[in-house]
Formats: sequence, structure tokens, C-alpha cells
Amino acid sequence: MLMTQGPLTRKLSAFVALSGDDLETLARFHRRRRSFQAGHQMIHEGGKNQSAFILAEGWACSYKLLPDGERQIVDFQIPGDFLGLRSILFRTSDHSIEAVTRIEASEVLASDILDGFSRAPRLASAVLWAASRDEAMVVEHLVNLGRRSAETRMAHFLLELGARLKLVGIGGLSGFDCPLTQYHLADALGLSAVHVNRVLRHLREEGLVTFQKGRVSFDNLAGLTELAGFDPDYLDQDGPLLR
Amino acid sequence: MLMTQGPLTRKLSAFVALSGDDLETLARFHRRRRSFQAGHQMIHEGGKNQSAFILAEGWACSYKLLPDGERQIVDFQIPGDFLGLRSILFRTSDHSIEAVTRIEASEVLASDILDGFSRAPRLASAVLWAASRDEAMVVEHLVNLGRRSAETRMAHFLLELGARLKLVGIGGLSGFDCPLTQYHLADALGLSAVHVNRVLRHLREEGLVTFQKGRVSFDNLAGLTELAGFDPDYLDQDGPLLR
DNA sequence: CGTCAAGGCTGCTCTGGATCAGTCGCGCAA
DNA sequence: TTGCGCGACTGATCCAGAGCAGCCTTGACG
Repeated sequence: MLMTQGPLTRKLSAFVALSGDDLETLARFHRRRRSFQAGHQMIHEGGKNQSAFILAEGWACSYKLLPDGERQIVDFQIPGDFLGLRSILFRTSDHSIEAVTRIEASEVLASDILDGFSRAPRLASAVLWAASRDEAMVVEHLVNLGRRSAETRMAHFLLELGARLKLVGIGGLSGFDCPLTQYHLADALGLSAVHVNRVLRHLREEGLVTFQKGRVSFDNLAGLTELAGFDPDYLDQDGPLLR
Repeated sequence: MLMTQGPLTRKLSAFVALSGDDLETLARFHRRRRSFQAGHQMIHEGGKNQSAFILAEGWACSYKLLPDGERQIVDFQIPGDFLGLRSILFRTSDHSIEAVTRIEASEVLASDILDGFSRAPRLASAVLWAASRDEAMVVEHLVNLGRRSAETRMAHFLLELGARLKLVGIGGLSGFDCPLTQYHLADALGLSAVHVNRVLRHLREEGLVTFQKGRVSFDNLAGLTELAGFDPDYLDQDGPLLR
């Protein structure tokens, strides 16, 4: 029963050995099952008293808007990801989250989280760890934007996404299905949509990756990894640190 | 006695109302006082079993190196900041931290943290909150790199630094003392040192900010805030969320 | 079947910021 | 006192990537 709770539990168990109480509390987070259409804005930047969600099915993205209307996508969320944690921890949310595809998720209220932490304290440590893992990805993304060329940026992005998807059992070494448009990539990588197209074409012509028709295919995984300077197991974890 | 524990305690109390037990556990984190020379590398990317530190005095910066030798500074740490948390939570550190000036800090071992969390569970929530606040800054930094021009990037960076320093009582609305070189700024903002110099000159000529001789002066705070699209109170918190 | 909107794709021009190649001033050590 | 090295500062040149403009394909809809 508890084992079927899905990828979040599995993810957290990689860090702490969760007790029965912890698991039960975690199960409460899954009571409010909701679904959203593609394009629906689930969390609003500047909004107050928002919920968080645990993604069961579909893709989302978190982003910020600038005064001039530009947007920067901070991260994409895939099944098993906790989304909008910061919008609970802070009084007002500092970012927005939008459904990229149709989504199935469990809504988690601020009170669920805060009560849950007092009832099952190790859960707080586990969530801290998960949040740190997310932060590590954001940092990697930051390095991407600050210091890498458009091409290595794209390569690194696709490899990281592939690695994350593999961890939750979607897609493998050969590639993955990807619902993102070139506009999404542009907003995430700080490029123009036009340039994204050129970069993708170039990577394809080099025989490294193909991104077409909603499918990413790694044509030469080793070459791509080398180009991107990607560490293939930076997301891995070898078993609980905290028992 | 406990009140003199410094800025970290004050910061965490802004989120949770800490009990006596919590405060006592937190006090244990301050047992190993250390100091480091400017330039000393306190945490090594890829290193295992590293400590974390609570900064009491001086400035540090966290960064990552790329294969080609470039570096991207992710964030600067100032007194009251917790540094290297991720190097404890993960088996191997994903970033390095270097002292910018001479530093006074308390060394916190992985076991201190992990034991501390089981003894004083609310501390885990508090640290989660502090980590989320740091993540929010990294995200802001990411938006900076992805979507803003060199000039607004610089403006935003200086304003944010000023706001952070003001929160811990260093510097005020008129400016602050700043030990960073233009090379540090370049590595943080994804620019070349040469261009940093030009941008600073331009901002000075516009009468917005002056950064000279280790001092940042806000000559026209309103104008600068407007240029940067900076929200002056995005770091604020109005009192404990969790009682 | 025709229209219309998204999204993919491409060529051209122009510019922001990198790179190179220095000078200048200062603090420090021999 | 004389180098010497670091950091601030400047001008000239170059190029990655943005902006613009337009065309093609696909799929939804009346």
C-alpha cells in the first residue's frame, strides 16, 4: 500500500529512512487529488496563501516575469517533483508555476506541511534535503546561463532533463518524449526562440541530439556529454544519510 | 545570554518561534570558532565529508568551476549566513567556497546538524526556511543572468547586496563598504572584468551609484531601483509563520 | 474544404559584450 | 628607490546571438 505512494516517497527515502509515522503523514499530503489543463497557472507570483503540489503526471514550469514582459523559466517540474514549496514557506510567492501539459497533482496546503513537520519531524529534514537538491539544479542552471555558450547550454540542459526523467523511470539513455516547445527552451536558456532553432539544428547536424516532433533522441550520448561537460551522476544518491 | 547569539538566531526566529531547546541546540553549533585568511578555500567542489560554517565576520563567495577554467560565482555570503549546507546534506559537495576577506566563523560538522535536527525538530523547519530564502536569491540571480542587460544586472546585484547588508546591520540606504574586486563582480554577473568597469563607469556618470575604493554609494537610490526593477522588500519577513 | 493560429525553420542585419592590448596608480618587498 | 604585481581603467576590434521579416507545415475548427 505505502509502497505505491509514488516517486516522491521514493525520492525522500533516498535521504532519510522514513518511519511508519513519517510515511503516514506523507500519505496525508496526497488526499486532495486535482487535475489542470495545459497552460493553467497553478501558482501566481506575488500571490498570498497559495498551495503547493506534488506532481503525479505531466510537466510544469516555474518562472518569473520581468517588468518589460520577458520571462525567465527557472525550472521544469516532472512527475515526483514537489512544486511551489517556497510559496508556502513565504507569505507571498516569489514565482509563478504553469502547467505545460495536462497535469495530475496532489494539492498540499500550507497547514498540511507545517502540521506535518511537527507531527513527523524527520519529514522536515527529508524535505530540506529535497529542496537542496532542487537548489543544486538551479545553481547548475545559473552556471549554464552565466558562463556557457548557447550550444553547451542546450546540451547540458537536455542531458540534465534526460537524467532527471530516467530517475523517475520516464525515458532512458536513448532519449525521451518531451512536450516542450522551442519557446519554452528559449525562456529557460535565456535565448531567443529563433536562436534555439538554429542551435538545435546545429546539434542535429553534428549528429549529437535530435529534438523533433516532441521527442529528444540522444544520437551520440558520449559526444554530447563531453561537449556539455556534464557529470552524469551529479543527481545520484547512494542510500540514506540519516537513519 | 542567548540573545547575543548573533544574526543567525535572529534570522531563524523570523520564521519559527524557537524554544529553549532549539536555542540550546543552535548554541552548540557555535562551539568551534575558526578563522581563515582572505583567499582560503573553505569548501572544495567534489570533496567529501566537509563541514559547514556560520559566518560571524567577513565575506565569502560560493562558486563553481567549469572545465575550461572559467568560474561562476553563485552567491556571496555575509555575516549571519549559513554556508556550505549542501556540502553536508550531499555526500560530495557540488560547489566551492572561498574567503573573500579574512573570516571568523563557527565550524558545523555534519553530525552536529543531523543530531541537532533529531534533538530539536523545529530547527529543521527553520533551516529549511533559511535555505529556501537562499534559493530565492539564487533564483533572482538566475533571472538576472538570463534576461537582464549588463547594466540592470549590475544595478540589481548592488541593490540586493545592499538590502542584505542592511538586514544584518551593515551599511544603510546611502551605501556600504564592499571588499569585492571588479573581478568578483565579473565572475558573479557573467561579464568580463573589462565590461564590469565600463558598466560601473556608466552608472556613475548617470549619477546612480558609485563603486570606488571599496565603497558602494547609492547616489540616486530611487532611480537605481527603478532601472533594476528591484522590489525593495522581497527579502523581508513580518514575523514567525510557525509558532 | 478553406481558414487560421502555432510552431518550426531560415536569411539578413546590427549590436552588446568579449577579447586583446595596453596605461596608470598604488602598496609592498628587496 | 626601484622594481613588481595587483587592480582600476581605456580604446580598438571582433563575433555570438538578438531582432526582424518572411515562408512552410500541421492541426483544429466552422
